[in-house]
Amino acid sequence: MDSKFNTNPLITDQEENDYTESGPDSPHSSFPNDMKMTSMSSPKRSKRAIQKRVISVPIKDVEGSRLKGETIPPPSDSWAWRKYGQKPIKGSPYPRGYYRCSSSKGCPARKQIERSRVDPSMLVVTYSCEHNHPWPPPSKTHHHHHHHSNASTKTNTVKPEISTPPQPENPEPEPEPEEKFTDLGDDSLISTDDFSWFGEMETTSATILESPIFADERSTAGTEAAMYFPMREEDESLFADLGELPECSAVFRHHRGVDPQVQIC
DNA sequence: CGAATTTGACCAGCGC
DNA sequence: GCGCTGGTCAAATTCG
Repeated sequence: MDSKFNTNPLITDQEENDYTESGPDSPHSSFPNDMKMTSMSSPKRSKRAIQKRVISVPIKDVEGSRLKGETIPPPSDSWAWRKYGQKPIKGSPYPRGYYRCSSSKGCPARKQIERSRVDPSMLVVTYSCEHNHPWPPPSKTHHHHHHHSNASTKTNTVKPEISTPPQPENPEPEPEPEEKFTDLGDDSLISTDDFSWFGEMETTSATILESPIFADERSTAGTEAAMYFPMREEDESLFADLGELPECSAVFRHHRGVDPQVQIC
């Protein structure tokens, strides 16, 4: 199916100085003082900016729900993600799955997937990555998914709503991330700046919401719902801008002079 | 056998 | 000062 190019996922780039994020409690990446990770053990890097992108994807688009019924596989973005944790979020009947980029060993990219609070049929995927980090080429998909038995063997009571390996199927013909063009836009007119990889992901219909989740739970629901509506229109508006070249985003990977060979996150 | 996944526990930051 | 939530890691288990 060519529904991949049908729609272009809207992306809202959010640059955070630190991990600070808008939310009821501000999710900060807490690292064990043990230093297990020699990476960013520092309390907070003032230089590194964390980009956060929140995308809402109708589960409908995500095949698998019909098979698993409960387990919803995250949208396939050509990258490999390894689930490293899951926790229930207060105010949400559904847990949040934490995925880490397994395409590369040093990939700081993270992915959070949770079901929409107001629309259980909506998957909220949050991508987080540093501002200047080389992204590994889209994993060729090492998972050969073949529709396994839908029988929920383990499932019984509290089964994870979201827990499934990245979609192995690559609906898209692979945009060829390694081969970047000489230079389309030097300054990039779009936010594809560093998040060009986002363009790679071809979600049938994805709605990008701002991170602001607010503090009030019930209030959140109302606000969120409200955002969906207005956002819808905005999406179209934006589409008009770059909607003409949906795949363009994927091709827009321009090297800011950092690493022409690797993509920059 | 290897890899990926799962669950629990710990830690950190913020709020009150 | 304590409690809460969110986030991550570690280990164990399971699947392929």
